[in-house]
Amino acid sequence: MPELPEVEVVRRGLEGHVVGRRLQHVELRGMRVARRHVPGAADLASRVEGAQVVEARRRGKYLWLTLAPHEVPRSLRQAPDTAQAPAEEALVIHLGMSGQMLVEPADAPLEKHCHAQFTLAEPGVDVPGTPMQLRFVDQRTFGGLQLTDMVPDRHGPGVVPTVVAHIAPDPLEEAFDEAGVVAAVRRRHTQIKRALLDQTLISGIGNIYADEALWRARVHGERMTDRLRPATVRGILDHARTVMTEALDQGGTSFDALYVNVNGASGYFERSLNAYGRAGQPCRRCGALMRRERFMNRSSYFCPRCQRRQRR
DNA sequence: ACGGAAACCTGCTGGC
DNA sequence: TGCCAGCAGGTTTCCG
Repeated sequence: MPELPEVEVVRRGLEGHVVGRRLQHVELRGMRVARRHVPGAADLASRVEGAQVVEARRRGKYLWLTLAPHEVPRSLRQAPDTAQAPAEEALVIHLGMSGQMLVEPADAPLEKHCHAQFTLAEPGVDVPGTPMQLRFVDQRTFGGLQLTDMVPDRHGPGVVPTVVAHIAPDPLEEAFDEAGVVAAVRRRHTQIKRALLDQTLISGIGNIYADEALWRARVHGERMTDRLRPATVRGILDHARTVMTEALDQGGTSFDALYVNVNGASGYFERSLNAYGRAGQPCRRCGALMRRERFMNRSSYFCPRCQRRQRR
């Protein structure tokens, strides 16, 4: 599942293969891919078409391509009388649970669950003379695309897409204020794993890395935030950052290819997981059998000996 | 403010 | 062999 490290691998791939190029032709398939883009799929396609990609950015699990202002044909303008310079826009991408961004030859066989195709204008870093395409492939269609304006970032300098503004910075960002997050977590009265998964408190962490961070910190996910010491919360956040950085280092080995793939957790890093998916296997620290329990309509994996529900 | 659950999806697996 | 339930889970939304 794409959590922060997997999304960052995709971002780096886009940075290498898509930034600086124009999205020459856009084709969207099906109703769901642009369902969050309120003006509709046709609006998104027509406004993205011809735009040059300026940069590939990310916050938490959200990914976006900032687009240079470009001339939209008069017939497609929503407000043809507006004279001011067009504002910067971003194509926001969320991979959901199964989304992928692929860069491949335009004539490559269409994937079964390909929902969007962006033909890239030359020049590019790929095979000269071969038209290339950026594709959004998503089996479970929880992911999607939308085109939005930028608003000032509440958490630092610069701007973020409107639809990303409600998300907190992630632990790998400059804008991440660890002391502030520790305080915010402890002001809550909720279980620590819930807090870790709350993207408005701290972004980028999903079920897998939440379990990994808690295992490393030896804290049970059901412990209450307002009963944890500041140093304990800080430790959990530090572990979250290091485990995601390690996963990124391993997932990052593959983005050299034209594939901009999402296989960090399911591929390279899987063998490094200490908690997630290890029910019934011995804890790598103490040997006790790892447990799986239902939590928030999903699974939680933990060591019943290292991670006690309450402190003794 | 918080908790719980449903809804959105497809593919795979295990039980009968 | 086939069918069905269950599971995977990020995010939003609604309700209590």
